[in-house]
Amino acid sequence: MHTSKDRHPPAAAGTRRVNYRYFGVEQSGTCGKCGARTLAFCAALDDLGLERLAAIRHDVRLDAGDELFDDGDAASDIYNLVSGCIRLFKLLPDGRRQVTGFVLPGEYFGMVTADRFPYAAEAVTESRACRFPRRGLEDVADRHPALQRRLLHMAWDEVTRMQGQILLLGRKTPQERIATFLLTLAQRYARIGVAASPLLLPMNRGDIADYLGLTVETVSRTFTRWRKMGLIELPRSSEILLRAPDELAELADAS
Amino acid sequence: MHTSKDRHPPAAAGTRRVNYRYFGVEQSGTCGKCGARTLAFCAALDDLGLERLAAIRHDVRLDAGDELFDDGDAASDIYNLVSGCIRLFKLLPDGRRQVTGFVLPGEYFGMVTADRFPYAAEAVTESRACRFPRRGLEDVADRHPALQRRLLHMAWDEVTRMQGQILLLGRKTPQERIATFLLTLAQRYARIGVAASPLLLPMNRGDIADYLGLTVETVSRTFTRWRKMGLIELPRSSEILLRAPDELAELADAS
DNA sequence: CGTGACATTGACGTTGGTCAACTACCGTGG
DNA sequence: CCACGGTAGTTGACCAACGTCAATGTCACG
Repeated sequence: MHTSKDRHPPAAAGTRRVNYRYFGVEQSGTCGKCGARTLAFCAALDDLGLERLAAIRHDVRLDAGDELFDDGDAASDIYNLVSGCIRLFKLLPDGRRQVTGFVLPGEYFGMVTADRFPYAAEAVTESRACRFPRRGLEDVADRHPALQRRLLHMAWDEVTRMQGQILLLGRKTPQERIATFLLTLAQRYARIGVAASPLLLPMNRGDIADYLGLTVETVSRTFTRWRKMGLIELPRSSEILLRAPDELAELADAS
Repeated sequence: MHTSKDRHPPAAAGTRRVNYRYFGVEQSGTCGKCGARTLAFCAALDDLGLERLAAIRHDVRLDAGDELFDDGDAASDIYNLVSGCIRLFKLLPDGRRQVTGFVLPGEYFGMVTADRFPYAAEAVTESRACRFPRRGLEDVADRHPALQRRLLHMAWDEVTRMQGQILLLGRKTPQERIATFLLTLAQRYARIGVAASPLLLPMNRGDIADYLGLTVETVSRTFTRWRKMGLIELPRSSEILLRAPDELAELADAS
């Protein structure tokens, strides 16, 4: 039952045709010139702290489809996304997949207290990230309360975001879920300075469906319906124009 | 559609008939004798830190059904549950409800960076909690890295727990959800030293349904089916005997 | 062009939600 | 002690929404 069985190619499948010129700013090896720095946790640090952080930092470059880590891998590192998009997901034994989140530039992921990751991470698009040994990062954090506090606040924000997702999955209709998804994505883009119209969908229909607890067919049909109603336009499958965001907002919260 | 419309009595409704002798240890006004201290975030503190924390701490006592705070209330405080059980939930405009979590002794809640709570909190049973002004708590945390780190780790654990719930809501069948719920509850009880057999259900069917994204009817029918299959016993509606935890575990992860 | 992955569309059926009745339980008051 | 009332829980009948299965369309790249 449900969906998403046998739908997971051996990773590193087809690169998606999306233009990511403006998707997360480039990083040039040094933290000083990193475009994500005003967003990421490193923003909390002074020069000394930044230096300490840079000393333990590793550069990670990923192509679309690349696996960062798998469910069950040793959780020794924490990642900070600089550009691109990462999907985090869990699998059930029979192959059903739940995407628990999409990571956008400036967000960190991989934070767990256990010694193994309880989920997997893959690049949705070409991406760049900083990798920090958890131990080392925590040492720096212990010496820089501002960083520690920043990490804490970002974790709290993540909890808040996930509560919204739990409401969505537990009680919203397919329409409401999809509308919420589009509007939330647009908001997140706005926060990181990415143009929100046309709205770029780095992830494919399968990712969206597995994120929203639906099937690709339901996502597809809903888009088609809205296109026919004039609420949206779909110049390409990875690009959406929100023609009537207000009506979508009503659908998202609906009575 | 869905469920849980008009199902929310004006709060402080009927007290639930559950024996909570063993449910969370009593606190006697001073942190030194608090039974939750080895579990809660205060465990990370030395005597000086504990003193500083005690200085800003307020005692909260709640009867079953009492509201702690509502969605939209000013989020000036953070709570640490000492005994009892709290439900956190969000409502949609038409009354659909999603319980985002049940708080057990030793866990903290109310952590948000925004200035308003994005969810409500009510006591499921008679409960006791510590209330700390967020500002004050963060000041203490800045001076005690061990506390700060502890708060961070507890937040990370919460994120991990919520990812499991997201998988449950997005991809598990009703059977799987309910089995997962029972087993997870038993595990959490074990952690805090509460007897797991018979398994006490402080919350009613409506709470369970709203937590699992189901209806009361589905929860009820599933219990009945399992009872007839000999997997569980229901001496009273708030008490469950897990006769075949292994089979339940299979149902929980199912193929 | 040809190929393969992704997306869309259609037909169909099952599952779990809806609605409604009934039962069990417990506390209260006569 | 029993009758009553109210709430929570259970059970049954019904049905529509969304998932399943399958075919077709589209697009990008070689």
